[in-house]
Amino acid sequence: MFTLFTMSEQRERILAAACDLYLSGGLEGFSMRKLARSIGVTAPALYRHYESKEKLLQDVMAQAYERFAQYLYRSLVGTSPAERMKLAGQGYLEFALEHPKLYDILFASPDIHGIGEVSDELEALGCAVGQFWHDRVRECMDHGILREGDPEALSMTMWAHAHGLLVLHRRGVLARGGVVSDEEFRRLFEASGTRLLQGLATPEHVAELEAAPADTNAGRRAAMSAVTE
Amino acid sequence: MFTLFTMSEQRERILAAACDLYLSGGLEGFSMRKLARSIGVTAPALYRHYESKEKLLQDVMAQAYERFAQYLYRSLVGTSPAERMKLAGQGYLEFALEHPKLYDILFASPDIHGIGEVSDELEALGCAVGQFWHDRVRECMDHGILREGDPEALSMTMWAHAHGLLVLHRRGVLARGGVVSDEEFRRLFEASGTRLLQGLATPEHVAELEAAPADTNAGRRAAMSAVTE
DNA sequence: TTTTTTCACTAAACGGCGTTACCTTGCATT
DNA sequence: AATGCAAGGTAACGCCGTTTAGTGAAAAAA
Repeated sequence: MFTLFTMSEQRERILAAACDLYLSGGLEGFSMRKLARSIGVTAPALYRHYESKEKLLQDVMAQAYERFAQYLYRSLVGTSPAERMKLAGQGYLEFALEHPKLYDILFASPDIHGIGEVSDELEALGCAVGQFWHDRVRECMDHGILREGDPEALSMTMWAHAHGLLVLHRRGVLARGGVVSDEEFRRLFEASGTRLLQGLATPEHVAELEAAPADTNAGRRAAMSAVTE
Repeated sequence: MFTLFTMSEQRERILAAACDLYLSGGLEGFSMRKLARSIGVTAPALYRHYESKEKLLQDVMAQAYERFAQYLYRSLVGTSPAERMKLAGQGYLEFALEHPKLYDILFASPDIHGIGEVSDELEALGCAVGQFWHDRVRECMDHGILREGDPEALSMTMWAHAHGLLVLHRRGVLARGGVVSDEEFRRLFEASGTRLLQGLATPEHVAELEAAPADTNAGRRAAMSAVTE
């Protein structure tokens, strides 16, 4: 009649199903009852393993952070600070475009997605992303690619710029008239990044930026993907 | 932007109460039943005047845009393109800090706040904000304050940067350890804006930026507030 | 082996939600 | 006075998150 699972097994199954459900239906289509149905139990059974819908969604967010981090860490295969920085930016963009729902939940305002307060664990994960940018920036400074300054402040500026672009893109505010395709947005994202770097990079590197065409991205992306395999 | 039909008085009362309810309780605490109670009718009565909760929230968003636009338009009292740009940035920041709930709803991802698709009217309001930045940027280019380039692309870069900073602030990601107060964030916002402008402004104006201390902001804000009164 | 305890689960229910169907009321027009 | 219509109320439907109380299998204790 019943299939019983150990505590931890079932908790994992619930979380996995919750991620699937969120990805397929968004926050709108997410309910404890649907989730329970999808794994063949009744809704109250979920509460043996998860205190509330909120805690469950927090774990979905944490899962999203993990995937996000993977995209970022791939950039560490770059062989120079400048390349690692560039790959990190591309990884950031790729994650946001390939997993828009995951990206959304990571940055949604707490008031809006039902998660009242961001838990300490989640805040720490957010800070880890900040630290990652911080590291990329610092090593670029150390190698004379970025001008000297507070790496933390600078990485914040760059992160804000990247995130803001993505929000404007998803919000449909870019392109006064029609829609911006993801491919157009990729170009736009890189162009805006270059523009930003013009004020942050050292003069020598700015010259290098201006000389570089939007060249071997395909090859670089292939190299990054190979790492994950 | 324009309302084709004159709204019935009751429709206006509903919208006003909806704004109050959203401001006091956020999206979480917003329900048609509470809203109805707050104006002394039953929930189904609301549907005589509003087709759905979604349409109602869209009107709340439009209202938020109107307030947002006020904050931006105040900057037009500035007597030079550079001052108008600076005041616009300050107005943007002030709106977001003084009305965080309104700011949230303007940029929340559609998937998340129950409003399935952004209506044409709302998208137009968003584009109007974009146009406002576009105008500020173009006149700064015309006056040799910003380097020549595509004003639209540049204004997008600046808007994205501003919005991204605000998200990171509200998300609690800034400041590895503790909390960043609004006052600290104001300084941080301006500093990051200056950093961004270093790559966008003409060399002469960059020198001016670097020379300028974070001076008479209080006086300038007072001048802006006086306009609205 | 028998009894007790544990525990993942179910069924039923509570209060709330958005929304619809149907009915009442009062006012304006004919 | 009769009619039509707009605005409101009541009751209900099918969701929702969550709680309470019971059920039965397995594990632990006797």
